[in-house]
Amino acid sequence: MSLFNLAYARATGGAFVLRIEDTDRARYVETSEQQIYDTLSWLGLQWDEGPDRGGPYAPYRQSERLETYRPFVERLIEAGHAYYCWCSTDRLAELRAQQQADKSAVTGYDRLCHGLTREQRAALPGFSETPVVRMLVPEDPPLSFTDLIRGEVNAPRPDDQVILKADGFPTYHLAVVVDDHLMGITHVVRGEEWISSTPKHLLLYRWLGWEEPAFAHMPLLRNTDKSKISKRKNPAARLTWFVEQGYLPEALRNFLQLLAYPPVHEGTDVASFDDFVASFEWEKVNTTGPIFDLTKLNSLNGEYIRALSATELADRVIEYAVCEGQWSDPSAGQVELLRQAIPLVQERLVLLSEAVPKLAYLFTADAELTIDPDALAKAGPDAAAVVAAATTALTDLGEWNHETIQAALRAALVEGLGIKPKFAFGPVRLAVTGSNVSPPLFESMELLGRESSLTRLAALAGVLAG
RNA sequence: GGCCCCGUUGUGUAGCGGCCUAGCACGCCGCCCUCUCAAGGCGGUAGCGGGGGUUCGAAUCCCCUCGGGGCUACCA
Repeated sequence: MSLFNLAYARATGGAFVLRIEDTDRARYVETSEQQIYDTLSWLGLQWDEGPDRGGPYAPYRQSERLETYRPFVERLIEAGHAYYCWCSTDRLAELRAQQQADKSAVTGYDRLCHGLTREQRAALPGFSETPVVRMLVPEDPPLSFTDLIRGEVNAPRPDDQVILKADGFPTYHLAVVVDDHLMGITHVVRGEEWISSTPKHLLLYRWLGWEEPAFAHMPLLRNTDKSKISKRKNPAARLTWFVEQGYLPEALRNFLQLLAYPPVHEGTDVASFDDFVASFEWEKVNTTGPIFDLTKLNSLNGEYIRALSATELADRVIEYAVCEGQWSDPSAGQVELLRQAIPLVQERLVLLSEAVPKLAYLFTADAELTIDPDALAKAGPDAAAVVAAATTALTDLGEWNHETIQAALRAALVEGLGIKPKFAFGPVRLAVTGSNVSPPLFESMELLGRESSLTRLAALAGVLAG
């Protein structure tokens, strides 16, 4: 949502305003505001105005704007567009249960309190001391509006919606209309679930005599079973999950964009934020709720990783590995080794989290290197001979780099022993990396050095002999 | 239950009455390249929810139906 909001703001030179809508003290969670800042920042979506940055219409937290809403409530009551309601929550619950049991087509508040004074109402059952304020929805409220994404949209007729709660807080409906007007909001970008509430907002704009903003209702993300995205069914609904997994923010941003917008360029799904902004049109935004499927994100993440410079990738990997507790207190030497080894894995990564494990053999002491038992079992009958020949060839080798290593091993194994390249280097790989699948072998040996490489070959020779 | 929104391959989409024997991306399968794994190259698999219309012609327009989703709170 924010992504599209920001894209439009950038495309038209507008401002992206972050407002905290914390009018429900029952659901208030202290840490969630910080979480919003963190995830938005991580994604690179910088807001122009907000509680932490300030702006011309501060404060940006609705809980700090209670005084702002009150006069408008008074105004609506005086104009006869709103009224006090003393019905207890118990009575309302009963009413709802009754309507449901009757399978009644009419739902919503029955206007018991409308037109009554406090005294008159107190005489009736289901009375509550502190009243709320409700909208008096007319017979013919505006039920359709033009949506930037969907065109003409119809919405259900609202019931007498509460706009001011018993605790003095406004509901979302009142707060959003008042704030949007006062803050000069021109475009309201929100989820599809708000379509049915829009008539309430339209009514408030009309009553208050304000010009209504443009609305854009985005499709809702869905779980694999097509239900509305939830944290329980989909860990990815929590944005920090992506950080933990080792996704790149730019890849996630690209992916999110793709979920609700066609590819910007022909033949590829990759598009920068700037390209997105340049092509932005509301009519192109999708109306169907996409299923949140990670396969495309994984491929995008790989593409973005490959597009990074080796230096940049190394920085990201190190930051990830240290922050996520994958790599505790690396020495300067280890960091340097990792930087040199990054090119070996760059095109093999889908996630940042894979780098350190893939290169673990470079950071393991020779004596601690474990040989994968499955790989060892498949080593084949020539393994001992290969290791012996490789050892001889490398012991006498002059300059030690991946090219000379490769040349020497080819001469000794492929030509010397007559083994096909495909199989010749297997035992060497097993000795050096402990596995039959690894980053490039010769480059690894170069980084490891002659001594370590020979020690590992000797160790495998021992295993094979024993 | 009522009201509203939506419906193209496994997933994300293009398509706006003939250019569609439905294109692209990812996935999947196969081949090539290759020191393994990747990356890269080449090829393949699979879709207009269903039924009626309108029309010379429909994925595209209309109706019905089915399916999915949302709302129906002193939650947002």
